[in-house]
Amino acid sequence: MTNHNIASPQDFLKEIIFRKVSPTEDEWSAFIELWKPFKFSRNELITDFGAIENYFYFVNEGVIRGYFIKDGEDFNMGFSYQGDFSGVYNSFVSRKPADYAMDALTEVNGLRITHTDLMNLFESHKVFEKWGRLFNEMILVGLGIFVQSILADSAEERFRKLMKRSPHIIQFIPQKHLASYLGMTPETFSRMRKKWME
Amino acid sequence: MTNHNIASPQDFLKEIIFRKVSPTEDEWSAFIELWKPFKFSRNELITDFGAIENYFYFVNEGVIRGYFIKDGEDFNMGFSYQGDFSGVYNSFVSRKPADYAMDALTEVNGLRITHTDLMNLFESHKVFEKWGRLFNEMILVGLGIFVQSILADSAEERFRKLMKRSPHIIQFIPQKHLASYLGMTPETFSRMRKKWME
DNA sequence: CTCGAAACTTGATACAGATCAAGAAATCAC
DNA sequence: GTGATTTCTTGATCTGTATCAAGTTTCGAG
Repeated sequence: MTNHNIASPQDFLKEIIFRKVSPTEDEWSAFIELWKPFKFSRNELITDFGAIENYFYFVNEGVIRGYFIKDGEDFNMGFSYQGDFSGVYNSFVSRKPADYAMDALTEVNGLRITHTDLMNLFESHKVFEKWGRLFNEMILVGLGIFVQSILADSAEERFRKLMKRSPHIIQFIPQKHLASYLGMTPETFSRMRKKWME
Repeated sequence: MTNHNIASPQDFLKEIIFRKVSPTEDEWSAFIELWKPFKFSRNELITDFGAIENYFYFVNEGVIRGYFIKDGEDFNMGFSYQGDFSGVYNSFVSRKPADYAMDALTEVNGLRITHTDLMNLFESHKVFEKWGRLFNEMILVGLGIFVQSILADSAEERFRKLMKRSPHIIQFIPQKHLASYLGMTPETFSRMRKKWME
């Protein structure tokens, strides 16, 4: 696993933001001072169902899981790793109670900003408003691919695509969570894994 | 069906945009002059697979279908009606070849703007950049609900939710398309419809 | 380190929804 | 309007994946 904590979380965030937009030094200062460090321990609940998400997260180290529960069963929406943004984003933007929750799969740390601060930043600096739009577009493109796969691919195809895209993921995310993410049971996942490794 | 063509498409678009942001009259003029009328006839292909989507559409009248094809089978991603925006949006924003296509389910007309013009508008007017961000957020929230339903709901639940949300939809969208949108076969859709109406 | 809990594997069985088929109804192009 | 084409319905059968069950391995808290 790449070790990003040689640089500070702030520098890491800067690198990620500058991939999309180019704020001036002053703009950057105004931006970065509003992001505060956070830390959660393994299995800790970060945002619960029904809460209104007040933070937008940047993951420096660790893994966050987004999920919802239906009839007692977990459904994973996705995972956030080093260098990803995270949060119960639809609640964050709509200011409505969260219909999914978020917890820490490992110890996780990074930076986060409140909704108020981010909105103020958007109002006062066009460059960040633009970044917000571009970020949303990136998420939309990813979700679109996910939807196509869920609609059209068999369980086996979804499994194979995941293995091709991120073969290492199986090392640090429990299989039951990956199974849920792919829309299959842990048993089915296990059987496919066996078949795959032969 | 509500008859929106009493007002001009331009006024209709204005109403929709002003729900989210409040441009000045000058800003509005700069905006609206870049939107050009379009018209497609029933069953006409609007954007094909592999093309780079060059337009962002506003539907004044009619219905547009977004879909992709896998192993010869159609999968509908969604429909755009009066007052909706449309287009192969992930291709439009990413400038990569479209992985889904769009056609007209009925005669359809409205306004559209080119990618270049919209990007220039975003650059020159913060208010529209903001609108772009808010629009993306709205789409994200909707996609999130769709994903949750596909992952966790049975075919019957998805059917019932659609009937509750838009009971009239069955009047003007062929059942095979609705079936595909819900991720089931037309046969299954037909059986559920029968059960539902009893 | 260790032991108890959680995660994973593997086999047997069940079932929702797909597929196949063929007739009935609706709709569109002319 | 009307015939051809497409869509819809209904029944019979099939199948991928879920469910249930029971043993095995892994992991992490203390």
